[in-house]
Amino acid sequence: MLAPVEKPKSKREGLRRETLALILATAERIFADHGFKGATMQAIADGAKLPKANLHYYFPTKQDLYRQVVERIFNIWLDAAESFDTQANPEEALGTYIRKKMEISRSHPYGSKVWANEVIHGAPIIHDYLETTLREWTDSRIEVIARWEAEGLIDPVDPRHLLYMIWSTTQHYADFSHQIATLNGGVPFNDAQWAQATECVTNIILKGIGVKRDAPN
Amino acid sequence: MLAPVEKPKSKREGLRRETLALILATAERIFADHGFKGATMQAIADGAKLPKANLHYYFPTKQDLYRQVVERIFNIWLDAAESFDTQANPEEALGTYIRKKMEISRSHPYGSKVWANEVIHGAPIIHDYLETTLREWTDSRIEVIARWEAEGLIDPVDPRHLLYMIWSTTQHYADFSHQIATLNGGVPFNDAQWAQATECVTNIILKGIGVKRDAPN
DNA sequence: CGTCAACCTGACCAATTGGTCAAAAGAATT
DNA sequence: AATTCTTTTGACCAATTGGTCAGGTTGACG
Repeated sequence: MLAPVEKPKSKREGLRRETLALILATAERIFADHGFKGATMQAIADGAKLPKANLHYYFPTKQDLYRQVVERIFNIWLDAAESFDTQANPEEALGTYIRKKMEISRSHPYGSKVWANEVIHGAPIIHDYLETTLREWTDSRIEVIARWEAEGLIDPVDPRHLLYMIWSTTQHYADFSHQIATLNGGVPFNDAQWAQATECVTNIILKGIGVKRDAPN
Repeated sequence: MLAPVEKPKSKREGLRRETLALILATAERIFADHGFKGATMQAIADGAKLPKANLHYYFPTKQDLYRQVVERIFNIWLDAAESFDTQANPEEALGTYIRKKMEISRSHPYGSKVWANEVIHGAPIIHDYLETTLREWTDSRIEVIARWEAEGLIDPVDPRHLLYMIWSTTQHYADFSHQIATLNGGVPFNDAQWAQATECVTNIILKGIGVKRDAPN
């Protein structure tokens, strides 16, 4: 799903990619902190240390830039669910998925926030994504979960709500990081706390749907 | 916590309250749909069918209006947790809390979205609330949960993460309602679906923390 | 009824901001 | 070296928007 990285063919090509990456990374942060309307092209330009007109050379409109930022986190999330296909038993498949989503919440907090923002406001820009890609993706995972249920590997649950719970719980650590940090004495989670959060979330959810686990507890 | 409703003393007083309520309700919707910066005083005025200057009579600045909107949902949430104090056993206390939070997600989706938006952006306006009220509230509930754990009524879990899971899961149905509706054939949940979601969420969480339940399953 | 305070409103303004453009600078190619 | 294409950039503009204000209207109250 994610485009593989290829070697640049020239100095120009290499610079172009660096600039694009720089703009996208900066825009992600600014959009996350201020929302679509609150983020200004000038602020993104300043953050990337580029003249504003240069941004418009690479991304004709603010919406173009925004859309690419949103698409990126979306594709990262889709890829995180490959364990659904490669792992046969629900403990491994779901556990791996949840852990990976927690990792992404830590490594891509800005992207997650931009996505949340977009959906909260009714997904005006990426509405089509929800109706096509996300719907297909979700349907196929639901089938897998339903199969586990039919095989008695997990308790009866509506797969939809299980997915929502995984999404909301994992993304909460990115989207509400400020609230969580405040309740953590004003500092963000450290390595150990992230590990503990991941374990705790995984445990409660897996136990909550009655997954038959290899290691008891 | 929520101010009790009192009778208006005069026609003026009554009109004043109606207008305030109308503005707040409209503002809540507009802020939810467009974010703080994206919402315009003009749009709120139009939504409430009032001239813009009239808004500024009741709320001197956009930020004043916004703050009141955010404070309202916050207080509604705080109140929803009274079951922590009135119910002795975790099944009733947590179950009631989760169900109440799901109800609020349905009845106050706009407020929830405004709050989410605010926190995602680093809580620039209501930062003080997080550090004072929310922190105290959270600490007191954590104590209760820790006591249940010590008494063996629930499995060992970090109370903090349990609260985060409850918050994120329940609020997800409000904040991401657009995504959920899209995956629901393009239509919002009906009564039965809300009931099912509530039951499903409650079940998974309570089972996930090993609550000893009266009625099995 | 008369007075006063609360309330309402159209017109206006200063500041911000997405986007444009023409011209300059730099890389690639012949 | 000359030519062509890509990239960079400062200056600029039209549109939006939060907030103001002076003057009008309405309800409360003696």
